[in-house]
Amino acid sequence: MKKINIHIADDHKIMIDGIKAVLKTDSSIQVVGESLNGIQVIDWYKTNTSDVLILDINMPELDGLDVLRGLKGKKRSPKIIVLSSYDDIKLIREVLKMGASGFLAKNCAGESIIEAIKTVFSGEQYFSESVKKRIYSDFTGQPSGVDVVPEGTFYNELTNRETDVLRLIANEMSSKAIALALSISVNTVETHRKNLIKKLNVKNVVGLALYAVKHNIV
Amino acid sequence: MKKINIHIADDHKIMIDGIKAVLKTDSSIQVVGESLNGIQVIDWYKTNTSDVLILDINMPELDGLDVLRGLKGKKRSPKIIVLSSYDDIKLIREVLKMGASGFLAKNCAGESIIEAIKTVFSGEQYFSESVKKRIYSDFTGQPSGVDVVPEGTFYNELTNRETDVLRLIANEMSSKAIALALSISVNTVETHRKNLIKKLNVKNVVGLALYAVKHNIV
DNA sequence: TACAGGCTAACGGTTTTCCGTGATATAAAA
DNA sequence: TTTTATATCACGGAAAACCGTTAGCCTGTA
Repeated sequence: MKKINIHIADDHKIMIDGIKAVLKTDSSIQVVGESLNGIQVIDWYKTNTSDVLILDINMPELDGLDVLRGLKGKKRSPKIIVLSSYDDIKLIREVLKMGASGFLAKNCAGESIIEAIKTVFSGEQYFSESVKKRIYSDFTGQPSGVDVVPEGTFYNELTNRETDVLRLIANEMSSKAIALALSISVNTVETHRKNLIKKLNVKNVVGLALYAVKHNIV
Repeated sequence: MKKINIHIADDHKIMIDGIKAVLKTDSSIQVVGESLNGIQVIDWYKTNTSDVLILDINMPELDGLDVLRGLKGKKRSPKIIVLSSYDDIKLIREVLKMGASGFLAKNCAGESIIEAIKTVFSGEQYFSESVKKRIYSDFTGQPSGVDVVPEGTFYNELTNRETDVLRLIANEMSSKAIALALSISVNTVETHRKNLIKKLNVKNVVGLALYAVKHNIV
């Protein structure tokens, strides 16, 4: 029988090794690739492919959202299971919209990752327990489907790119360093920075950093 | 042969399961307990014991540092290996001072955790590669062995005035504004700022702001 | 198709931060 | 009493942040 091929992306090597060890217990699954940041993932899928991608959201360079964007629409693109420390409802909605098939909060059990892989491989969606609860309570709590948070205090207010830049700023990186990391011009980074300061109505980088902390963008 | 007993503490269940899976590959090690936050760890050690404790620093309720403090000096206390996303030199020094025997950055490989367990169990200290580098570069950076940061104990290292300045910085104020607020010279504020950056081992104001948030100075 | 939103980029100029280095005064501790 | 810690201030130069403004390109949608 053909095995299910997996690629794992997480910035913590020890996490990757842990997941690999868990997956080794199931003979129908094999890990064929791994990445420590978003750039590596995108690169890998240029010349390789897998059935399923386990994708951490918080990664340096390019994060999970960037990767989703990068892989979206590509032919022979893998089913994607998003891994995240935070099971924010807006984040969940966002990644599903961007083509993810599953969402695992990191507080889920190890075996559930095997379950998740098999489920999304078969074409269905998979959510870990706490994520399911979030979705249900969001559903019952806001029956109209109208956003309670009008101006998307988290994922709507800022564009994806702005969030990228903000995260790196909150990582103590200078504009120059950010430009290098994202492979864009310093001018562009500064533009994003200016827009962020204006949008979030803060005075300087410190305000940006505080916002980032408050909204778990760090 | 007697096996080495391990307790694992991490707020991410999936991380615990991953580590467990890795450790299962070595027959001389067995996991006898696990915790999802600091309170559970402390509770567990009231009625149980293990040879080694794998301790994540970032946990809700009580974090790793609190646990170290709580277990310190207890008889039959385990050897402790600290797991952390950040390999900050001050944090490393701090946890060692508080009785930890090893320090693993989460970017280390999975097998190194087995190596770490055996090493600390035998009574020696263990550090993952990136941590070793940090320690060496810190050492060579200050050749005399004299601390540039005198008794910077990570928590109470700031003087009153420095705390004042830090608070205002974290309030998005510029040096000029701070000077006005405190009725001192801009030069003085800048000196404090420099000392803060050096003391707290951060790169820039952003680092200062994050520190301020983390320690409720804001 | 036209329009809006998002990403990219540039330029010139001002302000602020960052860094090293050195110095003085005072009060507490060894 | 000598040492140490704290708080104060100064200068000069490099780097980075901040500000306003403009503009081309692409994509999704009305």
